[in-house]
Amino acid sequence: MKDNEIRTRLAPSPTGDPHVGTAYQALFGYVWAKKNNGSFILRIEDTDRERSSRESEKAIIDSLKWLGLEWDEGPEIGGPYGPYRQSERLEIYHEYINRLVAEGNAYPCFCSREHLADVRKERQKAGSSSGYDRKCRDIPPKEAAKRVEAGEEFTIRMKIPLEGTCVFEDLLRGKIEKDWASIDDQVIMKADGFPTYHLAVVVDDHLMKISHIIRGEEWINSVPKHVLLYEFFGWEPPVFCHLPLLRNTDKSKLSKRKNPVSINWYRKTGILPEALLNFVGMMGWHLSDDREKFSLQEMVDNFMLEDISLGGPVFNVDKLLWLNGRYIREDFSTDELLERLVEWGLNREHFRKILEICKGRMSCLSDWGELTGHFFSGRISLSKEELLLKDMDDTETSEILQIILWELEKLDSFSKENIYSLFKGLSEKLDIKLKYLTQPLYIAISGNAVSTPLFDTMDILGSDISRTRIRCAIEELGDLSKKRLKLLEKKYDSLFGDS
RNA sequence: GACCCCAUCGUCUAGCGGUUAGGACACUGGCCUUUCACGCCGGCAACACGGGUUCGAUCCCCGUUGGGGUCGCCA
Repeated sequence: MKDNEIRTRLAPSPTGDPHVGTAYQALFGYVWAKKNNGSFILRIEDTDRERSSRESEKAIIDSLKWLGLEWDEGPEIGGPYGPYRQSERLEIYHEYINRLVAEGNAYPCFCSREHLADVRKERQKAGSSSGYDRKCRDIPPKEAAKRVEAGEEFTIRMKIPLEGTCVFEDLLRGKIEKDWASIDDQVIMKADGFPTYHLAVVVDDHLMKISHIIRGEEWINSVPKHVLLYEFFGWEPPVFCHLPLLRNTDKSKLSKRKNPVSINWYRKTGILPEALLNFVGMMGWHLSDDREKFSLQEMVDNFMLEDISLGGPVFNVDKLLWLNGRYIREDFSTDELLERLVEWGLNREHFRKILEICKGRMSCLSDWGELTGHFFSGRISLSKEELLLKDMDDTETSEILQIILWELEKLDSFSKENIYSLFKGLSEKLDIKLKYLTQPLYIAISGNAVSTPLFDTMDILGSDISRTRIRCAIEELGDLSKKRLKLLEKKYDSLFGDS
């Protein structure tokens, strides 16, 4: 490998559904690497033991493959700088953490979470932008070592300079300055021995010879910490390039509460991977002529990182649909499209699952059409009247649906059984008979009060489509006001606890 | 609240000191057509504001405003 090879990476943390923001960063990283005959690396950042899961990792890998973004090095396929899963690199991190401590650039912190929470609250109230009082920073190393030896629980924090300014360069924005005083002594190793993002990302990006860090804007504020680590280690930092954040219609950071954000949702509603890639590619970037439809290869050929525009683009599903339609109309013969359609949902396995729950409701084969329409459509038409819960008005129904939505979001596996017990629990807590509680759901999910069994249907449709349909139903009933939503959230938290 | 980032039609964007400020989505008028859709032709619609710099500012600088992000033993 050449020393000046362009190497980019995608570093998702496997803590949920594959996100379109991940696809966005993946695309730009991929395209930049390929444009320069470089390498694109996939690294799994699973240092959060609580939330990371192999299922999520699989889902992310699967959706990236579906999109057609191939990586040169990564878990499974390996590469010269592996392993490519951070949970398998613990010894490496410890080596570097020890070095930082030995050289006086990091120190053990014995503060309890409670103490930290209190301090943070106090300082925040006092208008400070940092939240830690550096209580353990000046414990003599010998004493600290003793306490560690004695088995006291500790984390490791890095020593941020007390004064001065950190200046660094962002490829798109130029010089960015930030006072060290506004930055906390960041924890770099947690009590469970796992590194935090900040340490792991710096060590890995260096060891994996990453030349350009292409990631979301939400990381800008932590660059100084990273820059400092590079300095501590005596390493040359890579080029930083922070992409603008994809937005909801209200301009806030794209979130699943307000928008479908799962790549799988787009896949299941029948968006073609080339269209999704193309669409995401025009968020902040464009071909030099007016063409809006372009292939991955065309993007690779013409891409320049510095051409990215910085306004946070709104992810506009309408335009995506238009683009997708162009692909369908312009790029496929009827036979080719049939291929895609079968692959998407007209295959035997899928049909069979549906037939299983329809069989009992069929008196002739042609009932199939009416009975299963909701499995093959994106948006379904709803009638507001039918949507209402027994003895409730639209706002009340809306609130119940919202609670259901929040509960569904917490579900880690969207299976029939889980959905059933979720509703059973809700029915008890809300004191609404299960059959009344589920009734509006039949309308929301299948568009009809007479339909396939709810929990099976949701299971087959999957979490993304199901949740979107419920969200649509809430919309149909008239969105809840901000005030009501807040009140409801409070009530919900007290009723169901947070998390 | 503190800090950081950003700012052209409702939305995605072109523009990089002199333009009737261009294209696309959405909306809309018409044509095509057995309907619808597609397609084609047209319309509506933007430089956030205030100061500089300049012969001249959408463009450069400063401020204001607005929006967003970050302030975790999450990434």
